Amino acid sequence: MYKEKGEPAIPLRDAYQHDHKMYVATDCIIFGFDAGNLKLLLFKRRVAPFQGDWSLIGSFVKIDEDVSAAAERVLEEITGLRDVFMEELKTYGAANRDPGFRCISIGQYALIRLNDYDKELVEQHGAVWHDVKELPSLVLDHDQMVQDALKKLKQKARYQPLGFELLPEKFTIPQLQSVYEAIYQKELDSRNFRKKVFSYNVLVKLEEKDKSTSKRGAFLYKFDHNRYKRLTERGYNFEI
Amino acid sequence: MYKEKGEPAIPLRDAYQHDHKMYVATDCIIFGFDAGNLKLLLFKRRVAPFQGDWSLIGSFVKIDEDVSAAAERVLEEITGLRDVFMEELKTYGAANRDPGFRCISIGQYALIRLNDYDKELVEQHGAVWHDVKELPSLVLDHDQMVQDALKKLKQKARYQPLGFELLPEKFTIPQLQSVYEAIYQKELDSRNFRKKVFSYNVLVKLEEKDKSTSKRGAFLYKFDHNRYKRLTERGYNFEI
DNA sequence: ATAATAAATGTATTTTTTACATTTTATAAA
DNA sequence: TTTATAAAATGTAAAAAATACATTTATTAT
Repeated sequence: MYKEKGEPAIPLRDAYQHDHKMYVATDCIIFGFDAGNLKLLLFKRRVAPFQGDWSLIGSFVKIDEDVSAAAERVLEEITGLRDVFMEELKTYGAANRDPGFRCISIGQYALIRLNDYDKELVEQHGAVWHDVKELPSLVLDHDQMVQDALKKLKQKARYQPLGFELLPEKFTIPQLQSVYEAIYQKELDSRNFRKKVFSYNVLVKLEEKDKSTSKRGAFLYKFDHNRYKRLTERGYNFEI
Repeated sequence: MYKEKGEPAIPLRDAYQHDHKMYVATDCIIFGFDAGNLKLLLFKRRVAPFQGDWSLIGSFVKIDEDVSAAAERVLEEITGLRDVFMEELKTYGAANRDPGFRCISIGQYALIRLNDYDKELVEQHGAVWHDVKELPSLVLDHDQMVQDALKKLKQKARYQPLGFELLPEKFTIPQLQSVYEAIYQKELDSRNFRKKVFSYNVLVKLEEKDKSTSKRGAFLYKFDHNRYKRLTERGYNFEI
């Protein structure tokens, strides 16, 4: 990257034509939530190598494509969804991680609402939702990616309102609690949970009730993004 | 990444020879601490393009080299140091981030002890320590990398004992407080600070004193990595 | 009318965080 | 030897946050 003192400067491009180019891929760790459980969208590979094995959904990054755009493209191709929560997890850069050829992968995790996605599209691509507690083993280092993503989700959910990304726009407090219980893998006290979520004043109570799980029904709420924004701007931090 | 249902599987390698290969670089955001201030090691480029401009220190990742190994190599070449704290920051993957050719970079931030490094080596490479409050502007997206690294350091230092990585093995409590004040950019109350750091029982008090900053002198302490390990294993989390 | 069931709610206790001022120790100067 | 100096070291009370815990309410089906 540098030349010894005194040597004349040479164009960087010439200095580095030692064929260091490699493939750059992105793999998406796509989470959903259903019936009290975190779900992961997996893909049964239809191409060799590893044909028939379970894998995350990914793609090479095109030569003129932003890495983040590649991830968004993959997600849209499979689920039909745009503008969902997606964030970089980590780079998987071991020289020998892919036996075929040198390829690094940038893992990105996404949180989607299980009622929104395009079911036909998902099926067409051989993708299947799996409960995160009962995952098959995956190709390459994808198991590691999933473990890392679960850990990150657990950490990050504490300080950022990620739980809402996994629920429909309208949701009940018991549903919300259930999401956090799935993420933290831990039961929460409903009285303390309510106290906490309400304390930030970022939920809007609706008139409607969801009666699918009880005779009494539970009130529906919406997450108010503006109030949340104001909260963080005032230096407060949401913590759940 | 997939084939339509029913089409025969074809080897992935053939499917993807559309020249998607690109350069992968790694850039190191190297922090140090001196006289109450966070410092950043910058490098005056001796090669075109951007000759003479300030830059982070980086390198291409070699075709048979782990990404993390590339970062360690760069750090050692410039500072002579191995086994220092270094962690991935984030991938910089915009298609047009480098005007010369397609190149993504994986930013990695390192924390080093300012008395340990090899001063001659650093000087040889045209690297200079800068106060983070008075940084020149940097090439490409390196300014963004530094801002991101500072933010991450601030967040991460709360829950992981990173402050110690910036101090010599033996340090005083006022020094430690000063490190955290630099990271958080905020003054801390010395009584509450002591109470907190001592509460975790991860510091070992030595007999020696450091008399460089006062007549009375301040006792030196060591960070006890074993005790810290036990603490985290018991599920407690260090928070400062 | 009654039984059944999940939803909704409040309080007391403990723990953690914050705010705040004085004493101690060693050295250098008088 | 006394005294002045200056950073290091220390404790306590008040406020805020987290935890533990049990009963009542609303609705539907019988």
